[in-house]
Amino acid sequence: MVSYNPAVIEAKWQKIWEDHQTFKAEDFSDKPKYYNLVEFPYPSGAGLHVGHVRAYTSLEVLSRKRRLQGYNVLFPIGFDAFGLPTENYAIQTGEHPRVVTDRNIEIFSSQLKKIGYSFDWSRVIDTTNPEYYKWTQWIFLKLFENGLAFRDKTYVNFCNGCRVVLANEDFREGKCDRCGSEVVQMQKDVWFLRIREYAEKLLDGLNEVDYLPRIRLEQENWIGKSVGAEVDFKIKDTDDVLRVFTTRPDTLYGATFMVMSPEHPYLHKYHNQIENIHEIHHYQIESQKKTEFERVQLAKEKTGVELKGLKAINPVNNQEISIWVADYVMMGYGTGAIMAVPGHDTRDWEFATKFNIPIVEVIKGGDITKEAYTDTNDGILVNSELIDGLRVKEAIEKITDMLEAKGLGKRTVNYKMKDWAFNRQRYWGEPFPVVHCSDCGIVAVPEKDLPVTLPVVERYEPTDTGESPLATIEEWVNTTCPKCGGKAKRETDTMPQWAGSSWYFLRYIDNKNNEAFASKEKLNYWGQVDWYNGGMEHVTRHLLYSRFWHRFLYDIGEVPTKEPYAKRTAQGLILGGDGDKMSKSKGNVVNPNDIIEEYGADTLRTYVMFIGDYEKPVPWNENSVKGSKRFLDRLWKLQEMVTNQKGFSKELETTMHRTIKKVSQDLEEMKYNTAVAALMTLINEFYDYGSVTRDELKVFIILLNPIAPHITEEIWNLQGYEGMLNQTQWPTWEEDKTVEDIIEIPVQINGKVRAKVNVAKDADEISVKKTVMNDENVKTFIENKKIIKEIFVPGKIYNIVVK
RNA sequence: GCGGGCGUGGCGGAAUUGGCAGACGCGCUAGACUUAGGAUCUAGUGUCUACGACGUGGGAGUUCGAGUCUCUUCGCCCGCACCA
Repeated sequence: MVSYNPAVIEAKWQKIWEDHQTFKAEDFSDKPKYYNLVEFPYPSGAGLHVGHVRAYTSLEVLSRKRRLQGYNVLFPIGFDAFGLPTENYAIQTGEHPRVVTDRNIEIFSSQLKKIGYSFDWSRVIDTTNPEYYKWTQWIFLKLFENGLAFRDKTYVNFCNGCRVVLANEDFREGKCDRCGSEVVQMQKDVWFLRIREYAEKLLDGLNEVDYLPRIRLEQENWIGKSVGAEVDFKIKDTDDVLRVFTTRPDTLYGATFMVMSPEHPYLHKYHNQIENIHEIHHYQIESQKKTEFERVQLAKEKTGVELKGLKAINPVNNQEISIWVADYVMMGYGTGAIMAVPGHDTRDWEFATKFNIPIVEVIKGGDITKEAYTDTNDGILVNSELIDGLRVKEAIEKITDMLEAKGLGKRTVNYKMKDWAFNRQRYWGEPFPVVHCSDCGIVAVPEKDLPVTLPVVERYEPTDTGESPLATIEEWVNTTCPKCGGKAKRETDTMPQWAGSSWYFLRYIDNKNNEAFASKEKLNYWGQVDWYNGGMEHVTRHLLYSRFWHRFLYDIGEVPTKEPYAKRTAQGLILGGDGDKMSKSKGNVVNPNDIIEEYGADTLRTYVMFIGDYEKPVPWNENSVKGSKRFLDRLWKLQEMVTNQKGFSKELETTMHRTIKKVSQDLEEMKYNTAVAALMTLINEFYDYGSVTRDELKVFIILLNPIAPHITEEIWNLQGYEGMLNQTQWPTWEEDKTVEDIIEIPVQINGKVRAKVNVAKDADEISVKKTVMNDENVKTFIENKKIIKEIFVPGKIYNIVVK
């Protein structure tokens, strides 16, 4: 027999699949549909990583299994190709990002094909292709038309040395990664998307999808909903009120001062009344200078300044209280001001202690002279007049009713999630389909003029004014207003990397459509993504952003379902052999190409599935790769042991049924490691038994096919089974054949296994007891002792307690 | 600080969900075949003071029975982070 040569048979079958378009997903087939989605890669210059292999092989296995189960499977791939690494590379080399991207996509595609993935390559997409980003722009226009895109000021990271805007990933601890200069916050007018308006819908939607619990939780935490009330505090000697948000209106009687964030507009509005306005200005400047890093790192020590000349009135007891400015209050959350309750909030307590502000106890139970008492779920209110003696929950309701009745406040919901800053001052991204007209303002480019394509530029560096390099191309920037025909300028910012990936799964459904991002018919047929797998690093923002866009498209009638993904899972990281994260600088990166070259793609796939718990991080182990290769070698040699006996041999029947069941179920639960282990156990049994029947081998290679498709298809062919393996059917098991007729059960005496007895699998307690009591070991252990209790768990154990 | 997760042999990990701890693989030991072995095959491999006892980070508890449940403690990982 020829020996197992992965290089030859893998190339052979990959060509056959490609020539036959074996894995092409059919629109509108009679079979039930199944849409498996994996996160499309960013085609970096480094090429494919074993992490990609772990991420993709999982749904690859399930896609192949689904096809054998009779489904019409859509399993597509594409490239998320806009982004900084390519642009930075272009800046360094002068090579156009288009050229770099095309080359990288070429490399990635050939690597993915070498692994033998059953992607439908006819549906491949590239987010940087104008035919693709035409529709990214189109969706933006819809958001804009519906009032969900707006301009506002924000701070961008500006490097004083390079004179460019940096992404968050490009600097650390306030210093530019490239030149080491100080990075400052520069104010700029940019685009935002109103994702906050969708906060409630995005939370609700989580109820109708099947996400891993930790993924769902991260979504909920990111949205950060909190229910409370807005309360107005009168500012003494003015007609104004200072509005605050609180989740604990019940503690209102304990509010002994107020704090505004340094960015609060009242500081400017009342600069004439604030006696120490210079001191305040100084504080504002100081806190603005603090980078985000410092604001967090130096958070231990509270700072702040009292506003002299301004006082607030506590609305429930008319007490005059001081107002402070401090940077522990953020402008971006709530109203940018708080009522401070030092008795029951740790931060307020620290602040009050430092500045000698009165601390009042309003909830019984703690010792507020030592620390804030915050564990107040079941607390009883004190020092609170009308709500004294109530429990926290009741007090919140009563006082809020009261505030609402008097017009002093109202119930409110707040979200941590901020609106989505939707901009980059970079070249390699989607241009915004809008122009700025001096007469008409911001005007949308008409749909018929889409896409607004990226012009060719000479240099890719952002300009030293913080604008994208597009700003320097006069003939592109200067245009006419679609509304009035007058002079106008194009928007020169580009969209962030998240844009193209926020809807890509819809384009796979109909990737060549020029009339729509996808046709209604095809959207209705393919519907929701059934199963989406990817990295934990994308389960907050990417997942949330794409859910937002999709929900918006649903609301305007463009897609058939509210939620884009019915199910979402995530794989664990593959670490280097040293247990550290793989990185170029550590030199512990494993290139899948090397593994394929030495052992073959089937070994790579088998090992990556066998490596460990799919959801957990796991170190790469080259030696273990050999174990997977050995397993496939043993499968190959199994061909010399095939007999012509029909069906399963008597001795292996139970194991066969059990293995079919185990593999079928484990793959669905992403327990790939135990599925492979079950197949290894089975092959060991074949060897122990000394032969394998044609039917046993057939079942075995079908079960292994999704994981190792080349070798199994080859053996299928060599052994002369009918047709192609990928056209056959997934095997089924019979439940009552998964258990032997006679089973061995342990006998415990006082908690220790003292004997094992063979009984019929469905034997009742009386007959089992008889067998147990006749056992010699049991007899010696219960001799001269009194039996206190006997427990029998059918099929599991017989337990005797003696004294 | 808050939220979540995890701790099992030399290593990666199993354990029908409260019922024989360590499946499967790696590594290791011994042997066979061999000019050779980083190939293959066979046997062994949790620990110890070994016919027995101990053993799932430590300590307690519930139970006939605990890796699994409860409490407590230690350690590690991930996410968010002055969120009012």
